[in-house]
Amino acid sequence: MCRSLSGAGNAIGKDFYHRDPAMVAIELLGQKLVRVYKGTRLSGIIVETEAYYGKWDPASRAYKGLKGDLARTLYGEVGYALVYGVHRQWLLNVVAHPDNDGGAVLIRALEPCEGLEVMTSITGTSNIYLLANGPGKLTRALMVNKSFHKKPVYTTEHGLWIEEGMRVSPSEIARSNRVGVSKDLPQELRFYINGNPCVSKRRPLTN
DNA sequence: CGCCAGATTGACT
DNA sequence: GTCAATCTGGCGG
Repeated sequence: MCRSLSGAGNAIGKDFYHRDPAMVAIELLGQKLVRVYKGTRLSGIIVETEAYYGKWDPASRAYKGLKGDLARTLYGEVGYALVYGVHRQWLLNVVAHPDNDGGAVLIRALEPCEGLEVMTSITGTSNIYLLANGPGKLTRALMVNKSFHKKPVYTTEHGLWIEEGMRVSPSEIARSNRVGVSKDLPQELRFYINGNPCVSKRRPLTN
């Protein structure tokens, strides 16, 4: 489960995020999110993502205008972390879009990989299936907070990055509508690894 | 500066 | 299924 491909240890380059967010969301599945916390590698395989677009997406923070830091960040540098607080949780996104639009990919769930003991002590849960199976839960498990906002994840220098993880074949990828969004688009923009036990369980009505 | 909706979670009826 | 907890950004006053 925690097998790494050759080339692991290096962050995925910036150009990876310079594309349609939905495409980035799909290809992020199977990659590894790494956080160095007090000298220890905490990591997990990304098993669930969602794509958000720019001002034409009613669920986007950039909907109707680019006022505010979040909206501007969505249209800013790709490969930057976008950390957003909701309901007392931190949500981790990575800015991803082509040249002429804004967008980001929300990391919704991880399969814990390295640093299980530390993550267990942080969260109080030793059940790896419950450790990071939700957008607010993974940020807690990896100690990700607002301090990572607008920090690039294509270098290892800030202690949070995404590197090559494991291969996921297209047949393992399933999709649905986004979760928890009041105004969704007709298209299905949530992607997950079908059958993986670490995919978030609760809200999704469509599966 | 106060108000409120929101990309959530976990505990309880 | 329902609900409260209690945080941040955006907006109106």
